[in-house]
Amino acid sequence: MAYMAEVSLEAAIVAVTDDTPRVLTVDQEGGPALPSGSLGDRDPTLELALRRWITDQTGIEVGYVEQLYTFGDLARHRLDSDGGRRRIGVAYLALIREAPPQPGATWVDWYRLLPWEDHRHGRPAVLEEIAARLGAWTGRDEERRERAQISFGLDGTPWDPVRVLDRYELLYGAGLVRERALDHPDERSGGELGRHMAWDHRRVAATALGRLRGKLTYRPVVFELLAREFTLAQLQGVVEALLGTTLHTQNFRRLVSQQGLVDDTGRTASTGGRPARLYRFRRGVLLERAGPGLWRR
Amino acid sequence: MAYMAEVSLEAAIVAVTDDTPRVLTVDQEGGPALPSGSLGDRDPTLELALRRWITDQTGIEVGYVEQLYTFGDLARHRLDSDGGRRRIGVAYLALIREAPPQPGATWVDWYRLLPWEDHRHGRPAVLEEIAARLGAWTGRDEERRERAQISFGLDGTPWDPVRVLDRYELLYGAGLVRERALDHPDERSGGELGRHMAWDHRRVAATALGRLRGKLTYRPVVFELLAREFTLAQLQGVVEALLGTTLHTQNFRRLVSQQGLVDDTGRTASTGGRPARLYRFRRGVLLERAGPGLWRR
DNA sequence: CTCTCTTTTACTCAACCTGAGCAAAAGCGA
DNA sequence: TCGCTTTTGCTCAGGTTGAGTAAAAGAGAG
Repeated sequence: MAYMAEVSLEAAIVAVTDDTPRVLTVDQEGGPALPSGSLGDRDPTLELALRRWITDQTGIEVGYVEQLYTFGDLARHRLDSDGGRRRIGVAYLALIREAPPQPGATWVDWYRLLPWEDHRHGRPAVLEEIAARLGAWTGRDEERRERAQISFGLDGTPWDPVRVLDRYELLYGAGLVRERALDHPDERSGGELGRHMAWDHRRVAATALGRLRGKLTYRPVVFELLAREFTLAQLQGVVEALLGTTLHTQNFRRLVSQQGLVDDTGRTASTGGRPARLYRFRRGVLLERAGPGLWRR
Repeated sequence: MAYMAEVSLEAAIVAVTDDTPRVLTVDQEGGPALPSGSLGDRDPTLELALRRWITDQTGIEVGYVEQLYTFGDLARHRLDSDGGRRRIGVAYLALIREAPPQPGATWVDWYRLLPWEDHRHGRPAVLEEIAARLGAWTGRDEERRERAQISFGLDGTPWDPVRVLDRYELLYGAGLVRERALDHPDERSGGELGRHMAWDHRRVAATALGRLRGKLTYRPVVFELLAREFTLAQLQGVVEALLGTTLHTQNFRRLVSQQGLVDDTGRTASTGGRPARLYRFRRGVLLERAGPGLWRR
């Protein structure tokens, strides 16, 4: 009845600087990996264990932390060294305000990993290639066609920023994206889409992005990524960076002020145009509102 | 670096019959428990492992399955027998259409576990007691007061069906609800709210209910709980049962038909009044829509 | 010192969605 | 045939959303 397994905690540690969302990675054979650590016998909770080793390893004190998913697929998680045993990974999303340089670790642009997700400057060019290669995989399979259409917003179907995982899974299923260096040895067939990572870590990164985008609609989490004081343009910039789309500025600020998410500090910052007011997050809302999000699907 | 732990898979298996949502429990010292099983070395994925042991143990083939959360608090999960080691539980929500009688297991009304959650017949009476006892715990702590107010919809604040876990955590923090038989030995102070369960399983049940209620807003999961053919009233009944609130009938059916969630079978069922059309779930929508939910917050 | 550029901010308006209610339709049993 | 119940269709006011026009406020060029 009792089943023992190797359990590790993996973290997608995210920061947004210069309107670029970045994930912390460490080098590993098989490609860049998410930092991971293990539970200690004395850690009272999983989350505290996570915070502990993140601080130990990087010196970073993470702010917001959220459990994402627990992975344990044999195919993706088997320890090659140890034929039978399974590795179980509890994945977390962690948000921090700045991306301090890390010796031995690299901040990777999230959209280097998932280049088809950034639509801030129009539909990215990769999507043409993806559509074509997916078309080949689809054939005359009606269900595949529909899945591709919905996930990637083909043929006039709207693009849904939240469906990150759908898209990743589809690409993986179609063999357009690889996990671990070992998959798809016949790589010549078209070049790699985005940068792969070790293990199934790119999938974890995709899960994290989707979750974060979704959360943005109903919880004020962006503030965990911003400095204490910020202009509305900065706020919008971070939201757009995560969402991978642009928002209508006037409506965005209407939303923010209606929701009462921020307090005016009275001060201003100069920005090259009309100086912008500086705001501060109103802590109160954390408790108050059911769902003060910053965009609607 | 490698940390071995005992990993188990726990399931909140849910069915709705006669507009009553029920959870399958097994008897255990410490109270009723959610059924749980363990991974096998050969199970390709965690979800398949879950399905396997559910079928082995109960004969049930579950339909919809969703991972909820991974629990591993030392305080709540320590194996008393084995001082140090930690038990890690990966909890799942599983939906099935009927609640077949189970030898050695019991279907418990979800609202026996969480009686304050059912508002279909007006605000339940327990809430008076809860408000009073929470008031005592609150004292003049402003933050506690606000948390209680928001979570339980006190003083005119609206009741949010989704905040199940908030409410449970608050009650737990205030000592009004117990986990495991051991907690709160001075139980005379006011009687127990709802029925407790073994381990932290009532918390898992609360997590499951909250997640399910939330999911209802943006994914057509109810159909996993309904017979293949149903009337709109039955559909509404199940949604209301899960939500613990009543809905405006005319608007509910407007929503359902606008979303194109169902197909008319042409047949009708007699119901004591005007006969109702029988509908069937339109499989297509599973792929199509970004978010066809059945209520809005 | 004035003009132009950029960014921030204020306001407007049509289209749509939501919550609530009125009322008719269709069987059933007295 | 009448009254009861449930199902179904429709309306309407109020609010929200998406999109646009335009003014305000500094910075820098000339």
